[in-house]
Amino acid sequence: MTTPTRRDRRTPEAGAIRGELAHLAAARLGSDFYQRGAIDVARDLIGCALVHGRRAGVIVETEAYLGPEDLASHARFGPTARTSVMFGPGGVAYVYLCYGVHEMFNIVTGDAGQGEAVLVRAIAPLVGLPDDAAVGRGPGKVTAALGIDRRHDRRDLARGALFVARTGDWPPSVTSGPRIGVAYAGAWAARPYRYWWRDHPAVSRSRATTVSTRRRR
DNA sequence: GCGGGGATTAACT
DNA sequence: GTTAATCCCCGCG
Repeated sequence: MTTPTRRDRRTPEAGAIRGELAHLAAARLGSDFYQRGAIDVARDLIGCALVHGRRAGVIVETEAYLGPEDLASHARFGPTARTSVMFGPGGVAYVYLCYGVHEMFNIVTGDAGQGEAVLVRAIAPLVGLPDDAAVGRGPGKVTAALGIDRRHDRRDLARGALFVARTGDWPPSVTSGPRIGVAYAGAWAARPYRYWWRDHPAVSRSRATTVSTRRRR
């Protein structure tokens, strides 16, 4: 997207976008929303808007990661230089680089010391994004579409340009199933901690039973 | 320091 | 179905 000129700001489209962004800013979620268990937060985030600056998408897919006992979670090693943010209070971003290529956006949840977080796996375009479900389909696509990267790690979602807001949208049905790409986690891989807006075209994978196809070595 | 591997994606065969 | 890309985390010595 190019920077709007002064003339563009006066078009009806630009006015509608500004109005939508103002509405989202007024509906920003506060810290209380995040200071609950990751499972509840992951489910309730479906249908909310993830906003960064002038771009926003409706969250349609998430995954909950529990504390150190969860063998699929980065918290499984306890607090480290990278993951200490997960052990702080809920409501801040945890952003890390995956496979040396993709930025992953997570929201820390719960109280300090718990180590829980929620990964945002897919968004549907809402403001400032091409009207194409593929732009936010997958966790690496979410951050690329919204311009989120590791500079946003540890950012407080209760203030600033990066936040989550309630919307008028409500998913007709939220479904759960096993998390994606965590086959290394043994029995924890089978737990139904992935949540998605059922039948939504922006969800990264549609089948409830899909598990990683990564080959064993 | 070293070595193994990963909460992915796109482009192959 | 398979594989490369690409960086840095983490455990261990």
